[in-house]
Amino acid sequence: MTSQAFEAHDHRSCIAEGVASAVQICAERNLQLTKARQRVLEILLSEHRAMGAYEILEVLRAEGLGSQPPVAYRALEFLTKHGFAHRIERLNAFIACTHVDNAHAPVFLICRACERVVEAEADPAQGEIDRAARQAGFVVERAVREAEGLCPACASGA
Amino acid sequence: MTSQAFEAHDHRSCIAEGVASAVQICAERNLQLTKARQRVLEILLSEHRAMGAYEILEVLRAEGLGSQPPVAYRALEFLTKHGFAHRIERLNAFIACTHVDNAHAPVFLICRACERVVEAEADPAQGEIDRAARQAGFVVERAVREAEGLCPACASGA
DNA sequence: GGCTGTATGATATAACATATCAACCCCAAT
DNA sequence: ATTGGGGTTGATATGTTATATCATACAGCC
Ligand SMILES: [Zn+2]
Ligand SMILES: [Zn+2]
Ligand SMILES: [Zn+2]
Ligand SMILES: [Zn+2]
Repeated sequence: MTSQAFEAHDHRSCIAEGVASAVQICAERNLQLTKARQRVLEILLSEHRAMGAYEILEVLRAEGLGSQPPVAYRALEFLTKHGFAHRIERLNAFIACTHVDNAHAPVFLICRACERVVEAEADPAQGEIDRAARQAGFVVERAVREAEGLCPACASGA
Repeated sequence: MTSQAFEAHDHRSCIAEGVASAVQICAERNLQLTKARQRVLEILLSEHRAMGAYEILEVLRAEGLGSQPPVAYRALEFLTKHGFAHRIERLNAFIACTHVDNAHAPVFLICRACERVVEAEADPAQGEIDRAARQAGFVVERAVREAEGLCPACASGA
């Protein structure tokens, strides 16, 4: 699972590994990966694209796992709180994390044409956000790093 | 108008200069800074904090400048499109630009305690977002750089 | 049994944003 | 002076995202 999901890859292993790693981490940390939570993670893992809470909710509803907004939002809160998913602020939507183990300073690259979203890793210490914060004496608790544009394939007209 | 609005300053000049500079630029570029547009800019300039469209709309409504959501959103679209205001994605809200003339790669520092928002300038070429994009062959059209945390005053318990 | 903490269910509402069509106004070309 | 286009505004409706609140279920513990 590299950061380059813009490229072709064995996507079934993305899902399998993502779920397996969440199962293991939850066991280690005594977190309850309940049915709905796991299913939402699978739904997110199924596409390299950000999904809205209501889009996820539709799937849950079809499967009898819940039909009201809080069902989706609660699962998403759990997943984002524990690092299994991220919120994409630009899209008001969510995506599965593809760097579950590592320390996290993700940069999201959002293709406006094919909607794919890739999570890359940044070194925050070398970043423009931390630099600006340091200079202002600002204590960063959370940073949003998102770029919208065209992925290599869409940019080249492929 | 430095980037350090976390510090005390003559705030009346923030408003006066912000409006004056917008008036001038609109004249130069043949943009129509209509009554509603200018008033929304003034409203945004009146606080170093991001305001939601509906919060702005309340003010417009009280002043008889319009009462329906599109009124606020249209003015905000004009202001953001031409660089007089920015959208803060993290907050789904808007703030007046404090660097109107310069080239723009703003970093926003959002204090979760006092709600103040400061716009700092980044050098995108030295940034983590551009670096990640270059590495992935991604063409950036728009970047979101926002940090949430505590401003110097709130961090020190002042 | 009763207590506690966590997770779910269920209802309602808040908050944010856009689509659409009609009306108006300015200005310029015929 | 009329006509037509572009940009702006008015007005209504609707779509989308998110949270508040209260009730219920269930498991682990004493
Ligand atoms: Zn994949
Ligand atoms: Zn991640
Ligand atoms: Zn000021
Ligand atoms: Zn503060």
